Amino acid sequence: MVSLLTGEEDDELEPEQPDPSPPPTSPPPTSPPPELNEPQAGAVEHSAGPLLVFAGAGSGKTRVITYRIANLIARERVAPWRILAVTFTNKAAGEMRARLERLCGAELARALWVGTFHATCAKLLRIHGSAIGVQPNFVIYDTADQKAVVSRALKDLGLDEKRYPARAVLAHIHKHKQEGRGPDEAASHSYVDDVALRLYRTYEERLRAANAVDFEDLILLVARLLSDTPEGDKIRRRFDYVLVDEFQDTNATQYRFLRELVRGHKNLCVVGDDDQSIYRWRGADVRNIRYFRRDYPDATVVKLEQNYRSSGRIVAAALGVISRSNEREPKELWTANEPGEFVHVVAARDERDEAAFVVDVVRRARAEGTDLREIAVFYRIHAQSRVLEEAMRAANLPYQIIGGAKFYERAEVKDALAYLRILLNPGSDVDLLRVVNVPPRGIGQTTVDRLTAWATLNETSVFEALARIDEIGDLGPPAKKKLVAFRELLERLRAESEIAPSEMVGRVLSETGYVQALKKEDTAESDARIENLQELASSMQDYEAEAEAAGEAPSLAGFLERVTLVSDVDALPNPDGTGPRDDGRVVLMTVHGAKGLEFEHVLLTGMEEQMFPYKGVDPGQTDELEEERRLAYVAITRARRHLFMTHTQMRQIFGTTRWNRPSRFLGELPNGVAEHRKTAAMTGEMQFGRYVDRGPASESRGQPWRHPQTPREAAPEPGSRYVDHEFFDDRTDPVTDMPLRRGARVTHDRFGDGEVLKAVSVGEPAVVVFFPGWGEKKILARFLKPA
DNA sequence: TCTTTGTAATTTTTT
DNA sequence: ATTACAAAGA
Repeated sequence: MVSLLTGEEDDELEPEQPDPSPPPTSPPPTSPPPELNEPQAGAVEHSAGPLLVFAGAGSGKTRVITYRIANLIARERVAPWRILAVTFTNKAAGEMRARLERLCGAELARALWVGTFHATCAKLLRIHGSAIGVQPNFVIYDTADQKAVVSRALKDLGLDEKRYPARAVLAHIHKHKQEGRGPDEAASHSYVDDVALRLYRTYEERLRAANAVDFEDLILLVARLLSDTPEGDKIRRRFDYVLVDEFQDTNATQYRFLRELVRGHKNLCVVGDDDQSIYRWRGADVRNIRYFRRDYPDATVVKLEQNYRSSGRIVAAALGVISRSNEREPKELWTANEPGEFVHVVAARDERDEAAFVVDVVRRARAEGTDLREIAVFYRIHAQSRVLEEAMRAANLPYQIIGGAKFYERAEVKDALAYLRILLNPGSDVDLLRVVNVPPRGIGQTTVDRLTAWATLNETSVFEALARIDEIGDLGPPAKKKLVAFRELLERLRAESEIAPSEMVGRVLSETGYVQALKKEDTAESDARIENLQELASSMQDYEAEAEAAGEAPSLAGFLERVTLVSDVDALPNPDGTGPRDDGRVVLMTVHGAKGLEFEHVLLTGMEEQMFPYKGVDPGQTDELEEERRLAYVAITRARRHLFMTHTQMRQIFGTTRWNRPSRFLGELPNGVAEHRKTAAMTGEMQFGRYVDRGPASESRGQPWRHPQTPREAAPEPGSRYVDHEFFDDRTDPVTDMPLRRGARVTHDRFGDGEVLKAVSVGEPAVVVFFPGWGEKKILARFLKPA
């Protein structure tokens, strides 16, 4: 491939391709593959030009993408290395590649570009970044690193960290970057804006100076390369076809990157589902789907509406929740699957009771022979996981928690990585400052402050300042001596940095005295830290083995990149059984973590107002409620056959007890879909086991359940968008257990006798009471007595 | 320089 | 309830 502009050869990195003559081997399916339905086949066989695929939950999205790629190779004769498939998670990328291997053979699949936005752009940026001043060995700063940069900028600009919290500043900066605005393009309407922009500018300068990029930069810088530099054409010429998964989760910058990338041929296929857009708070913009239609008015639009994953009742439950959403792309999800069993809605007394119920369900399922990895427990926020975890452990059930504190964010691991990154890129101040006194080597805050002040003043890196230490006036001889020793340590390590990455970790940890310091500490915690470091070393060996298997040379840079761009959802096995194998373990995770996964059994916990939808959703914040609703939709549609939704009467969270009513989403389940039960603790009956089956459960509203192929009928009538919570009054409302039903006569010390009108939720049981002569009053239940 | 004490904050987080 | 981070004391 010869660059049209410069006549140069494209340097790099097209992996061992055979010449672009017809691709070898041809396993891809023959004309409309029999196992595809009509819209699926349409999407698969679409050849050139923009394509928009609405893929409902469980509608065979991955299958469509992979078949489409196979089709492009086999029938359209597109060279595999000229196809780019972009996902959001490594796991999705891995799954896609695995499927493609089976479909097209390992050799062809290997040549494809399949990766996350970030990994793909990191790769492109390493190759082409020098055109905008990013050197190939750049490091990727994670959130903590970014925060450190902001903190230092605050200090240097003499700003009050209380008034401008680093976290908030960073959020501000990210918002700009996600929307593609540089510090000079962002508008300012106030002094505070000015300050924020000055910080943004400084932040950018610091990152560039350190040859570092943040997550946003990976995309943004490549987008700029594409639109503003001649190098952009080189990147563009790499790809003939671009496919994007989970398009509803792209942000403005990511969309810009895509648009620029396909500017010539417009062979852009985006697949998404506006109903599953759950990352708005992170900059994702569902409107990109609309923009896509605007930007590519001739785009072919395909809707995949048949759900193959879930039972009829589960699909109906999901529809009941999502159909109340505003601003949806019109579509009708349906299934031909069996109606299946009822969705179980279970009222528990408190979170421990709820956890006990979860354990009970897991035990039963296991007794029936269910593989534990087919069972998932979801919650809205991580804070809910602890009780569940304790219950699982007490019951001796193997489980795995996804998310939460991450391995690579542990202090000792970050320290080790910081050393490694300095070796690669000594200009990275954040890393250097992190470890300058770790383990303690007598370099105090004052010394560090003077050192960085000098570096800032002379517009150089801290590492450079160390090299020119004699020029620094205000450092005393003892301080200088210690700093020189540190510099020599780094130089010694750098001199050895040619050895294998995995050996490098050990070398760093011993020569810096890091492990020694931990051993000396000799506490349970320090032991755990040492173990974590050993795990780091072994993950490095894993990386080397994988890289070699993939035909790449393992490098420190490659490992560090992977560390920053990898999360632990990636470690889950795929629905089709590929991916990492694990002994059967129940998976515990947040609903966000569940997207893209599916399980035979799903337990959705904490279905209470304030918990899910999370927090006080004030009427003004309909956007947030909308997102919670989509989140609930995602959660429900993860289940194939068995879905439990639990809620509690009271729950301890963040140290306080809260009484919450059942989630409005429970009230939105269509008739005939769910059955409502209470745990034994709730009914007060002593039974063996907690999940008490007391004959025919109360089906909600008793009407016969309709076949899911007529989803329109399951949708609510206009005008009844939100089901009133009084639906639960005689069932599971916490207030019900007290003599405070609607209509009950009560007495109050000051207002006298009155009548209960309705229950309200204020953190503890409360009701609205009508007192003759006083009117309606909101009263805490504890201030009332039966009249 | 290290330890203690106090304070505030604690959604969600594919990268 | 827990924890992380910052400021003040030993």
